[in-house]
Amino acid sequence: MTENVTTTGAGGVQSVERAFDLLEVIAASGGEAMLSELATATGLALPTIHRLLRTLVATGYVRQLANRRYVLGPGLIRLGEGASRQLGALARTHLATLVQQLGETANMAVLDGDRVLYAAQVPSRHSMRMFTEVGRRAHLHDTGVGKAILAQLTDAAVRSLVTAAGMPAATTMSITTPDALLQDLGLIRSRGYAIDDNEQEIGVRCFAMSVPNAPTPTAISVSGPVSRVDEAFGTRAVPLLRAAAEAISHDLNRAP
Amino acid sequence: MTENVTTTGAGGVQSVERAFDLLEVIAASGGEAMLSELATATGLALPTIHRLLRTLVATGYVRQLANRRYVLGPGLIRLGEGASRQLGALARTHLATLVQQLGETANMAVLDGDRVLYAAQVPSRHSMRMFTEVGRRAHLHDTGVGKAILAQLTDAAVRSLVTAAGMPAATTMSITTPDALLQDLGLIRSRGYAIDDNEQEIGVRCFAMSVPNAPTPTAISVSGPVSRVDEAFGTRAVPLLRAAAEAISHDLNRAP
DNA sequence: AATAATAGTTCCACTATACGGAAACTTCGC
DNA sequence: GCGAAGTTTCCGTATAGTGGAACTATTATT
Repeated sequence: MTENVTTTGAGGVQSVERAFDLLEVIAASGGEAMLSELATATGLALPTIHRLLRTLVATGYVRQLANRRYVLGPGLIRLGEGASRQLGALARTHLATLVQQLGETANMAVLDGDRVLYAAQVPSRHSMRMFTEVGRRAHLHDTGVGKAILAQLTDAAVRSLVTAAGMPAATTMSITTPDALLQDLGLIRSRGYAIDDNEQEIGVRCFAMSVPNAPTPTAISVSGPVSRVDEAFGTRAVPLLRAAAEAISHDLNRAP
Repeated sequence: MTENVTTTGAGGVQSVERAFDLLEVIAASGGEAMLSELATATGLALPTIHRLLRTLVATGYVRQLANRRYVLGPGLIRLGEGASRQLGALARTHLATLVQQLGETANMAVLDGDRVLYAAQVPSRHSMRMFTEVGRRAHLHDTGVGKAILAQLTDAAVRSLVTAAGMPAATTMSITTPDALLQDLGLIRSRGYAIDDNEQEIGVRCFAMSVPNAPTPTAISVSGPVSRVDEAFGTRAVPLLRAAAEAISHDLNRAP
């Protein structure tokens, strides 16, 4: 058998790769980009970009403004929601196991710009329900999942994200400065999990852990009232969280 | 010269169109599809589909399960969120004008499968806040924006959507049967706007109107407590809603 | 207001690129 | 374990996409 020496493409369809590159560049440019910007960013010839964008505009995945600027189109919303639902479905079984084992609500969230987006949740049986809902966004600095995700990034990236999003104090326990946050992230990195201790909402505590090797930075958590979610709970929860995170990671990366 | 039988549209990049067709088919199949299903749905040859999907898998927009089944990948979440944010940014100025004119919270939502997805919101100054948040999904049959969107569709499409989603009664005022819903939609079509009168939440009333010529079915609304949002409010609100909907429509199809 | 400069779009010949028939391979049902 | 259905690789072919050059629209400059 000959070894596959093909470099980047490896049998990939060139125009499709390029079309998605363009979408990613537009998304990275704050959702709006000019043709020439795209040319310098991708290194492609202008007519090539123009033709690809024309196709995307015709299919509704890109809109063109009167400025001639290009922005991400509404067609992507549908696909994104579908993908989000899909990711949630994958995680749900594992989250349900956590709920069964621990009796508290389990969540999964992904990094979405400078926020976390809740992609899946399995509520506990307890009548004290969480307000978090799938599709909702929250701050990175005051949530367990947010801090677990940030702990995977470099300090520079963390500073950039939290300055973009701001660090409002949801409660008196919230971390409100980048330096204090980075210190907590160091602790999170060393012990392998994050704690949100009344930081997002008084009376709620949360243990969170990142999902390794996820295509998009992802984390899971279990949360509940401080009366039930205490130190002893954490001792039980952390190994189970780790197992769930690894199971989700495994499912995400299942190879053919 | 062979006759050009393909009506793919002028100047579109074939492989890109096909790649997105595949994504749409996967999304329509509940987010999970087999290669052969995609072949019958699109009419493409198996190796062609396989090559396109391989590209999408390599770039993270599609995942392949151990089943060999293909599902929408997490890469689409980022793009979808970007597109959603973009749409929201466009609408926000117009919604802010509505809030300034009427003093109540203004929303914009798009059709997302069998639900509405809130894409933008400008809250009112009143301390009585709405629970709706950007990114949240709601039912079609019991929200003003949902009914405004449904009123644009055919009766058959409406029945299909509400049977897919179900019609749970959020309040005692909620519409719970397709026939009653279609009757209300007839009223909405004739007068040009929708009213949610305590249907989603007791004490909340809402005036909503569809955004014409939107690439994805879209509607805007103003909502608030019944004490303030009464008949007199509606008289003032409807022309302003219409102006805002037309302004958004104009922006969507032309300028920034 | 006129002109220059820059950005965007159309055209077209070339060939690299993606296509799909056929065959090898893998998984699933029995 | 065998047959069938589904999936992936291979490879010759021609179609479909590419990008240089020319042209048009838009914005900046004088």
